[in-house]
Amino acid sequence: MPELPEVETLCRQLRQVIVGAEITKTRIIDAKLGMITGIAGETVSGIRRHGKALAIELAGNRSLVLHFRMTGRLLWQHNGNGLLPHTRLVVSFVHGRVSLIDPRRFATVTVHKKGNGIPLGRDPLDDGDLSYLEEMAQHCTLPIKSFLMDQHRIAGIGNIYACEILHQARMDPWRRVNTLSPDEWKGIAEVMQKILSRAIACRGTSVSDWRDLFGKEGEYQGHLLVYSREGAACYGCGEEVIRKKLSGRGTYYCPTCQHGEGGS
DNA sequence: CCCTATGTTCCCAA
DNA sequence: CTTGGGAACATAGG
Repeated sequence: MPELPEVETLCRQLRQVIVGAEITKTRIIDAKLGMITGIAGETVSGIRRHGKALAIELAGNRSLVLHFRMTGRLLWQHNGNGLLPHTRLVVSFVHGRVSLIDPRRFATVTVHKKGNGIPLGRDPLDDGDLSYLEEMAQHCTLPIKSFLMDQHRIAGIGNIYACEILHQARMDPWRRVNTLSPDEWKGIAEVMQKILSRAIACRGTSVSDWRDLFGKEGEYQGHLLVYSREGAACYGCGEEVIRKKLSGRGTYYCPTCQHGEGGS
């Protein structure tokens, strides 16, 4: 479920609530997550995000790294009553608790030593210069959509935002990345930063069951131009928005506005 | 029963 | 080695 804007939303909200607080207890409800030991008594020193991964950093040299996959989310509760359905993990503090809720049980939690990160591509919000994308693409023949969603190249873009970025950049999702001009890369980079930052300002996209840390829906679903709009009229040209599979993922686009020699 | 789902990983083929 | 396709993971909803 969560892509970069949704994870960034959780990151910012967790900072308001648990940084500086001591973890009193951790409770694994789904054994599939594995054991988490020696965390109780630690103080949260910071919250960081890279791509779609969220790290709760501890005052020692360790961090709890969460990956939400398809349906994982976090919920902050002041009171510690019963568990909501699909709760897989609870991290308790004196003043409240954070629950990992995940119907499909694909989410992962791992304890990392400092400096032992998961190898990922650069995060598109780390700096303003995305020229590395064009360089990486020179000897690559992947379709642009697969390229943008490859977490080892750029970390954080998933299916919703890939569709939206390519639509606003007027780019055919099947276009091979080694055929893009410098101007086209410039357009992609600008649109990517614009869409991701606006989606963060909207606290993410609640097209299905995404909620922020406090249970509220995001608002970016009101700004989607193609995702989930199969059969509807393109806002740009009035033609029909199409959905086709690309690498197994539903790909929404306007064939009229998004041209190229990709053969969509 | 069918299909779909905001993600990642693994296996296999070309 | 690269890439692409499909299945798998587990569950809910249309």
